[in-house]
Amino acid sequence: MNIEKTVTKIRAYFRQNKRLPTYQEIADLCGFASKNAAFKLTQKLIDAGYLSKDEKGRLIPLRLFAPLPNMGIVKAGFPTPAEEELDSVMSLDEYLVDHPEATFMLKVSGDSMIEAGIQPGDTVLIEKGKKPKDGDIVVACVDSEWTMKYYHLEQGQIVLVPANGRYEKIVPKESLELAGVVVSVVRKYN
Amino acid sequence: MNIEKTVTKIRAYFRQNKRLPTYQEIADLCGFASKNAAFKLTQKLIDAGYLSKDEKGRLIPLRLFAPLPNMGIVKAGFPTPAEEELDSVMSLDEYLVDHPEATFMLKVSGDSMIEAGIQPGDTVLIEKGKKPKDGDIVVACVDSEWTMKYYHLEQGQIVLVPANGRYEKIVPKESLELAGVVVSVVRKYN
DNA sequence: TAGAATAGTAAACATATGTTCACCTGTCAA
DNA sequence: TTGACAGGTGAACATATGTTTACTATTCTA
Repeated sequence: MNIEKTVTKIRAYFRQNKRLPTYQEIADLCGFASKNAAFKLTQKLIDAGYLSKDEKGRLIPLRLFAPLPNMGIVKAGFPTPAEEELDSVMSLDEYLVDHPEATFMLKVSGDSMIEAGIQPGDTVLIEKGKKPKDGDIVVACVDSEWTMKYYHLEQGQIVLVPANGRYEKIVPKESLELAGVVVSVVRKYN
Repeated sequence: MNIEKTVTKIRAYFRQNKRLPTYQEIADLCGFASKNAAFKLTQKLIDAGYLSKDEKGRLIPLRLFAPLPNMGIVKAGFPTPAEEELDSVMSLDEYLVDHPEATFMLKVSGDSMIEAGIQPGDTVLIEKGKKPKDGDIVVACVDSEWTMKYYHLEQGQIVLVPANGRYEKIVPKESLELAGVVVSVVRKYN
């Protein structure tokens, strides 16, 4: 049983069960009759940097078991698609969300931020409680209506500016309640 | 020890160690002297739908232990941010990537797709080997140069159309090698 | 105030787990 | 041909795990 095939199988198991298999289960996965075969094979995976162990011997997933693998090819220009699997691998969850406990999703309706590259149907990730900087995109309730706009300061006055020429900027008269700051945008094509 | 606090602690443990804690560890986490206290408490979490068990008694994470929690508030319009933690919870990895083994990331440079809401600095997720439909965004090597464009068919002829009025559409003369189809776009603000 | 539910302790047990040791191939290079 | 070696089997062992049962203290409720 070669290493790459084993990694593929263990990775599939990890995706499906959301935990790494035991040695017994690795043996089953690879068709071994003995746990020890799995044990030795696993040692190689550790040496190769795919896995690690905690102090009690339990396996912990490393780079190749991040939720999204094969994402190595990231270049400034464009890829040479021949080269597969460079080393940088990451999870989109970890990449896009710094404070998961304070972040929620929102599906965008309306085109008020279209010139900022946020289209209707996109999903924005909003971090609650974050203090907006000038130029951030925020979701705010101004005069009891929710909108997503640029957050700007003009002479100390908060101004909410849309990224769409057909809309007017908003200067909150009475109240301004901030739902949070947009920290990332994701869009899925189907 | 109330349920929400326990969930928070177990969730934190899960994030950090990439596996669920054992009953002993849950007891430690909550300051219990007995595993059984953790056992009973866990039973409540299962009843409440936070967790589940496999056939051998091992805990398996459910909705609230998805990589990105608190993402319930998804509405067509805008949120009532008072309500926290609705039930729909999901992982961005699972949401954005259908075939992780065939998907890789690419950081976008250039503004040829800006009118499609894809900006320089955005990251696109590309699925290799996927057959493009008319109107899909593809990454292709045409006449030995890599570009990202709309994929269109005009009278059976493949045409690559940019989403930027300042660029011309491309009709591949000699070769057209497809790196893959853009299945999603993510953007992170910092 | 009495009684029941709640929340935690303590001990016990069968089983599964990580790990080690001894052994058995077949392959490949010297 | 020989010897090292990779790759696998099988058994053994200490420990950790999930689970059950019995018991205690506290809180809530009728």
